[in-house]
Amino acid sequence: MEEKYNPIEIEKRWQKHWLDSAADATARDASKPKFYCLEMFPYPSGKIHMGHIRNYVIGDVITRYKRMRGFNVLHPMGWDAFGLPAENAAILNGTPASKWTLDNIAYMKRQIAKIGCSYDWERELATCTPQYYKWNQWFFIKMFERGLAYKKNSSVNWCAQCQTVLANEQVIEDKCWRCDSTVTKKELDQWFFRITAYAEELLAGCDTLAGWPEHVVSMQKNWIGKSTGAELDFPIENSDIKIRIFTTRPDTLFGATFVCLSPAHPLAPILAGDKERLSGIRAQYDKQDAATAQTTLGMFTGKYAVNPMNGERVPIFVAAFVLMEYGTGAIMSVPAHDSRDFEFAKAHNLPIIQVITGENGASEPLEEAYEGAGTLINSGDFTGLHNKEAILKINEYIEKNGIGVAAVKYKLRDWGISRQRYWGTPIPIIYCKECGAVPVSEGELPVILPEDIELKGVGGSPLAAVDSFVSAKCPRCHRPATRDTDTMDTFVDSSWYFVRYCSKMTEPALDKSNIEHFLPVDQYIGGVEHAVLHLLYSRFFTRVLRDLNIVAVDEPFTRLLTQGMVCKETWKCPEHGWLFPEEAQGGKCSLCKQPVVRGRVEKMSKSKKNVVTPDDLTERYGADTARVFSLFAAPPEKDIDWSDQGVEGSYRFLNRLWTLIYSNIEKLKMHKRTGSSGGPLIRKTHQTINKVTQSIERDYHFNTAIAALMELLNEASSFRPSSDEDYAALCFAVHSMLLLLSPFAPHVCEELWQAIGEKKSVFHHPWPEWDEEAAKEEEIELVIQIDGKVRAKETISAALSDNDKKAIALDNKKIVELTTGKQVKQVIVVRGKLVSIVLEK
RNA sequence: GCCGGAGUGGCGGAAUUGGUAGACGCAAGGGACUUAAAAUCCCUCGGGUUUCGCGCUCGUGCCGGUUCGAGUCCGGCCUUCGGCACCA
Repeated sequence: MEEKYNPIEIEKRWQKHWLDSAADATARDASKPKFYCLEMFPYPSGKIHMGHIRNYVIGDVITRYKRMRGFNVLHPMGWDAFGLPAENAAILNGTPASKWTLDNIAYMKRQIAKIGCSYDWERELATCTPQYYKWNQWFFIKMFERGLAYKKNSSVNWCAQCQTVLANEQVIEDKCWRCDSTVTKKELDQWFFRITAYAEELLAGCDTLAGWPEHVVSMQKNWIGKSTGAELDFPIENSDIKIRIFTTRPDTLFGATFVCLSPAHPLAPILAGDKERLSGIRAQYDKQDAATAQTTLGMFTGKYAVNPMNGERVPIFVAAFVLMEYGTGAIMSVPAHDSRDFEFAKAHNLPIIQVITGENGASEPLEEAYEGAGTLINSGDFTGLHNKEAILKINEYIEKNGIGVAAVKYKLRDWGISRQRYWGTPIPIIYCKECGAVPVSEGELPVILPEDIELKGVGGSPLAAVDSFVSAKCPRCHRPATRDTDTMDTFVDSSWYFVRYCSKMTEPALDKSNIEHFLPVDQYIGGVEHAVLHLLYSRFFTRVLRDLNIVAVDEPFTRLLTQGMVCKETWKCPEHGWLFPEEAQGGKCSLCKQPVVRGRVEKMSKSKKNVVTPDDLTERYGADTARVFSLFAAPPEKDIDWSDQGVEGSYRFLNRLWTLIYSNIEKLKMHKRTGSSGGPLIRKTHQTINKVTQSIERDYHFNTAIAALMELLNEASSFRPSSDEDYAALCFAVHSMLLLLSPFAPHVCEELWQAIGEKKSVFHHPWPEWDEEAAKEEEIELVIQIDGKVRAKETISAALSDNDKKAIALDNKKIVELTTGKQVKQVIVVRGKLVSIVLEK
């Protein structure tokens, strides 16, 4: 054994050994319970940063721990390899997107390998390979056949400069994130997945997600956004046409004093008198988003409708705040009980009739809309009812009289998946003049994405310019036809990759028995930024796959850990934008010498130039130190501001462990590890086994687990063994420590495990057990309180009864002093370690 | 605006059900070793007070409450970070 801890040498050696022996490949083992541990796979952007490291190290600790606990753990890794950056690199410097991506994957794989994560590389996948995306296309066709994939014209974010649709998150303050030109709305034919068909099930499923953080579940519910209410018809005066509205408040029907149509409502141009004004409003409506919303913009159409409840004549307005995409695109306005309607009514001088009154019962002219509960007034036969009850009664009434029906609406929209982009999965549809949109036949899959094309970055779907791709034969009538030239949203790729991992790359992609064996994912770990989109899409896909008889579960992820973001300060130059820290030294931009602005502390990202890679850290201290440090810094769910202040502490810890073992190596090799009884070090060891195990099991608070191991090392280091018994105790402590630390610092533990004479891998040894009895303290420090304040402490035997402890407390010199002349009202013993004396006041 | 989370030493953070607030680590200061430095080891380390011996006292964002006892429970605020945001 070397005297000095040399992490670089050790880590290189063990990483090679683990890889060569395929130590981390997962063979299905029916004799063990399975455990599927998954970290969200990365986009191969070029370099791994500390945010990735944190994610993967958490997953690796759980994996190694579960293996030692006897589980058959599946722990795969792969690449979310389609997406815009590859395409942009191709446009910018002509590197083919595939080469750029594969180079990045190779580089990042080396970086990941250096942190010693135990991945089963036999299952590595990259979503940009035809073997993988073939199945995206296959699922698309299955969904098309079932009406779950359909094409419709819809309004999308459009960048005229780049000639493409942008996702919502790619629109930054109304501008294109890439070229900074203003984004507009555009009607476009797009493919959609009918996720709304599963809205109710996805919502109900939220209640089964007990292993998810509550805030993520609530974000999902929020996103699905169910509201129950009623749809009603407001007949238009002197016409056969009716306006169908949706409301969640049928109890306020008697207060509806006008009706509003969305500017995009088909009836708007028919009813509106002033067409010019209408098209002005429509233009505003198309442009606006939440930030620029004009709440009172609207116009009177000149027409009236009839409130079906009371026969009152109500004016019909067009209002910019009414969205065509939600509900029926038309609303009844109850200004007394809806703040938006109230504002609109004030601006347009419309009547406000209060129909619900709160506790005070007064019905003075309202200063603002009253949106609370209360009793109905001015409501015909329903006057006097509580509004909760009135909702039911009025629903009953409208259904009986054919005025309307109870209805449920969701905020969730169908998932638009068409992208006018190159680097993605081609949509397997062929357009035939005779047969229309026809899916590619299954035998022809995959539709290969051509790789040898030149990208110019302008002009819509790049594939449209590739004649050899576009021209095809209609699968049905075999006449010349054309392919769909859009590609799929990359979220499709990540919606089922966890299914693919269940089988090795050499096995069939959707092997049913493998899938049934490994799904669901027992522990999923990733950033909270995916709380809605990726996780919702995956839950949707899982249900679709279930209905296709491919998977047997409803929910893909049993437990979810959303690890906190790793943040870092940013620097910005007024002229050159984001700067690397070294470009901002001395407070001046190194390019133009202007003063730089210290930006917000933000999540590490390549575009903000605030990324810290693990390379410096691992080269200097080794992967084990980097792992321990990143886990010790904070509990995993917390955001951290990156700083390597303190990394020395983790390094010192591993060095001290090394030194302890080095300086006792001969004795450690000789002694058997027994540790059921006797001595403070044995006791401390049992306590530590307990603490580390609990910290992992309870809530993955690895920081406290590591703290406990540091305590044990402190005690073991200051222990001065002299007898054989002492060495046996030390031996037990060291063995336990290495086992407990091995998931966190795998290389050094494996090395030291061999050094003390163990033949098998530390990871093949079962996780240590603690003995409740051996962990018990013989002596305790009894805390004595008077009226809740600590007044004395006394070291006593832990074995004494509560009554004895009371007696000792009351007999304590200081307590006697303080209680003399006072009446003791009550004496309480808490958990055997604290006596509280309550005095008469 | 609505829905979540968070607020504890100079810093990162501990404190499982209400029961010794500040574990563990970083930084800082002092000391030992060394020709010197690094590394290592030892000591101190929330504020105030003190006769420096214990002790007393204040202290977990702010105000109040419940309790023998509150970082933890309840009510009301403040700050901050996320998410959603014309959803009828």
